[in-house]
Amino acid sequence: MSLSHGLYEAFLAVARAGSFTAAAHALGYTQSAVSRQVQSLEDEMGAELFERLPRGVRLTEAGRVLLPHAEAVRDRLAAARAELASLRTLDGGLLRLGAFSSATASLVPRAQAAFRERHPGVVVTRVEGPSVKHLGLVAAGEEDLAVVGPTPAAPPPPGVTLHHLLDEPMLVALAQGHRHAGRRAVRLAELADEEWITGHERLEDTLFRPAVAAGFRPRTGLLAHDWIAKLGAVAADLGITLVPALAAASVRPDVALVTIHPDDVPYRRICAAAPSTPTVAATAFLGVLRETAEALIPPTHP
Amino acid sequence: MSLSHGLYEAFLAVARAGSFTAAAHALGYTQSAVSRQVQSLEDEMGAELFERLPRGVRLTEAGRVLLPHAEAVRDRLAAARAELASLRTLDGGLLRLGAFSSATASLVPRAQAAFRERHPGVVVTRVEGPSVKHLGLVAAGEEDLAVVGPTPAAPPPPGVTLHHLLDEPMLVALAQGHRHAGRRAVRLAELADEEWITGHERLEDTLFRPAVAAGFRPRTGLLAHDWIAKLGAVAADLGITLVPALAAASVRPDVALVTIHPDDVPYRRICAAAPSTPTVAATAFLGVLRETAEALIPPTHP
DNA sequence: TGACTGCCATGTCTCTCTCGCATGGTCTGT
DNA sequence: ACAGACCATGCGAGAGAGACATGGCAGTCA
Repeated sequence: MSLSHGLYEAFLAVARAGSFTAAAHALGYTQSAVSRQVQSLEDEMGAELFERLPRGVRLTEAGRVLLPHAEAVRDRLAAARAELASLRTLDGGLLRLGAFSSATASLVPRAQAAFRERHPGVVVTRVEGPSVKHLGLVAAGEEDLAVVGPTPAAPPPPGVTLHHLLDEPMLVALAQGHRHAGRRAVRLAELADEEWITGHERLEDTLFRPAVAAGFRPRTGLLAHDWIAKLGAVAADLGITLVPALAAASVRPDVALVTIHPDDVPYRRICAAAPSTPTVAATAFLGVLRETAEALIPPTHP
Repeated sequence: MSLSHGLYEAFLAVARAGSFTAAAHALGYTQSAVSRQVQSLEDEMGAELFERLPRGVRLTEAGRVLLPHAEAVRDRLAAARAELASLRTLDGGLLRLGAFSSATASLVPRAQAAFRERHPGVVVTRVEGPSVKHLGLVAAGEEDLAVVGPTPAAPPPPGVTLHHLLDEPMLVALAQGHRHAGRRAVRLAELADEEWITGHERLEDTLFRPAVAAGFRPRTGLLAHDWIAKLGAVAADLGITLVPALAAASVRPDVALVTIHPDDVPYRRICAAAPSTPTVAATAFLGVLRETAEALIPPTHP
């Protein structure tokens, strides 16, 4: 049951050439080698594949039956080779991408567009979800790359390495008529009396986590889970809320955004999570992500 | 480029088991053997197929790409094996059958029906034509079996063996009102004054060949190439003609048939022409042909 | 923290398999 | 009858595949 693939190669060559000698010449083998290979295949199949004639050979019925199968196998193997090669050269393949929701507002779509421009053959699938989930998926090999924000579990899971992309400033969203609207920057202390709209009951789970750790205790009455609801409340001047810079582009026009000082609410560190041995496509996409991130928010480390 | 097929077997087993060790156990190999096989395939493909983890292995993207191809190849080879096996057991396959035209009146269709009854999986294709042509086709391997009558070229071509099926009596076709109609047998001498309808200009090319060689010189005015025309003329009492017994069943009812003495127009020797190394299906069909021939015209050798 | 366990890689040996060379047999065409 | 073409086969050298044993690495449990 060794059944080397060369047997089929020899079979096809002989079927094509109509003679062992000619096939051997075409394959760069000796006639005796081809004769033995065909014999091996015949033993393996339990049937004579060629009728030996004084002038060359001719396919038997078994040979005629086997021929299309052998051709199909040869073609399929060639297709597999070609597909693997196109994988190496980024002419094809699949990139399974993950990202947390506010990264999909501008960063990931832009990177995706740039990547598609350069490597149109690679299919990119994107899944949204919380960063922790993506870290797990990358570790499990079910995602090739993920854009993640900071997670409570500081060290990434084994087999996953984080590549820093950008430090995202935080903005404060205010109603257009708000007294701070129109300012370029604001300190958190100036907003201590505002009504804050948060995403979770526990402030530690929100973007406030660093500020809370520093002793900031805002008035939090309103709870809204999605951006639409949050910004709707802001527009109605029911309160104010934090907005990550990456989501700024998708904010409704009747809401004003004001930069908040990084000492009060620090930059959010956005990373790409890749397996320790990333895919060729993942590496390429990581490069595009870096460029896009730099174009969006230039690194202005204080 | 040896690329034994076992490589794919190992690859599939590992992909299925998720571990080299488990796959080796399933295949009855050692872990080291599977490790080397996978490595060979990876070298061959120029890509890592598995990601080595502390707990087993996991498919890389290249592995995921290769997997369906490998499965397809395995299935295709299995299909080829199955088809070849079914060929041996007459559960499938193709029988290319040839026959001269008057054999297709009753002998060949009956045999075909009996064969289909026993081996419904075998597809039988039938081609009509003159016997000499079929001998050539069988010799060329383009037909698996042929039913032929006597041919001018006495010895069959090399690689073709003739198997005697039956000796076919010759009949005389007469108009219903003919003076000889209704008789059981007739001698050629009694028909010397009749107008004979022949198929060819040269009498030597017709069923008369033996009689002509014996000195018989009939009046031949009418020439008709096909049976419809011949028997039409006979029915109109324009003349009489010879009809081989195998075609008797398909003669129109307003024509009478009378046996002619074998000393005058000898039995026509009907044979099956098979290659020296016939197909399983051809051998089986030959047996059915023998039975059918015996049932149609029992061998009454004088 | 240290021993243990499970898993894969690899060095080495052996045995089989394969290929090339040369020869022999068979059929064809001159 | 002889030369030519073609396939089968005996023989020897070389490569390849598998088994065995070992080593390295990571996770697990006491």
